[in-house]
Amino acid sequence: MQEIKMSIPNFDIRQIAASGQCFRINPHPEEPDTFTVIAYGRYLKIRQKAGSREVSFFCSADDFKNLWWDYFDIGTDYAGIIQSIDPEDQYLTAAAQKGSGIRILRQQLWEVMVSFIISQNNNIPRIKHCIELLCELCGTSWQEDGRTVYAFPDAKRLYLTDLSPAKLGYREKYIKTLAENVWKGKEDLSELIFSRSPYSYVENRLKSIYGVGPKVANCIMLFGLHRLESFPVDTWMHKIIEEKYNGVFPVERYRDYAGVIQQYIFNYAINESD
DNA sequence: GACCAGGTGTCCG
DNA sequence: CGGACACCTGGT
Repeated sequence: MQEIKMSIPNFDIRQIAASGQCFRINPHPEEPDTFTVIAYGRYLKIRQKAGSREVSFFCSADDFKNLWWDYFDIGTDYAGIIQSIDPEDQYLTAAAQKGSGIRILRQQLWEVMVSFIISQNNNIPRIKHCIELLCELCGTSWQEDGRTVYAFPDAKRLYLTDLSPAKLGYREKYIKTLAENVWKGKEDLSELIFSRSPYSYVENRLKSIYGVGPKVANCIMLFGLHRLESFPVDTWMHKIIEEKYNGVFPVERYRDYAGVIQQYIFNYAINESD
């Protein structure tokens, strides 16, 4: 455990935590400017003063190199993406300005699938609450900073545990079915991770899962498979496309990274709504 | 009590 | 294929 401090462009942990793509990055209960991250069964403390480029990672050098560097997508050039935005598009320009510290995290596919199935017809505070309840119910626990922390539970745990205390509502049966199929090998996630299959093939595979429709499938592709061309359209996006783009968004202009653009717009809508 | 929240399954034409 | 409608739960 050590402090690894570095300057990173287009990186703002507050924006990332509030962007709606992840549900388990939270302010540290005691330390200011500090957030906790739990992912891939690991815990990270990360510190960044508001508006600063200097970021401190509290972890081993190995974890930083092998896990967190990739997790936060530090190798991708977000400045280039922002520069490519149509300067005539005032709304998107403003959205990208406000969200210029957002990165599309490389989260664990399994966690993303479960989290975004829970997200349907739900609100973000309750989504986060449900996920924490799941982790406390049956996630592996260990001690960090004198507190108990919980990993995201794997398919076996979710299948074998009574999930009713997590208050998932009608989504519970979707999670149960998926957990059972993954645990019993009927649903092979590694095939999705390593495949370079065409976009529509992967999308159809995901949509064949009980409880996964077009919107959740696109979120899984963007946040769980890092398919940056994925462009999820939810109620927020739909409303903005209607109001600001006359019902048609120029996705093809940004086709290789439309998901990043989507995230700027979505983040702007939920956090800076005017 | 009605309505809403990062939608989807089901049914029906 | 497209449009209604119900749906757990917790908050306003």
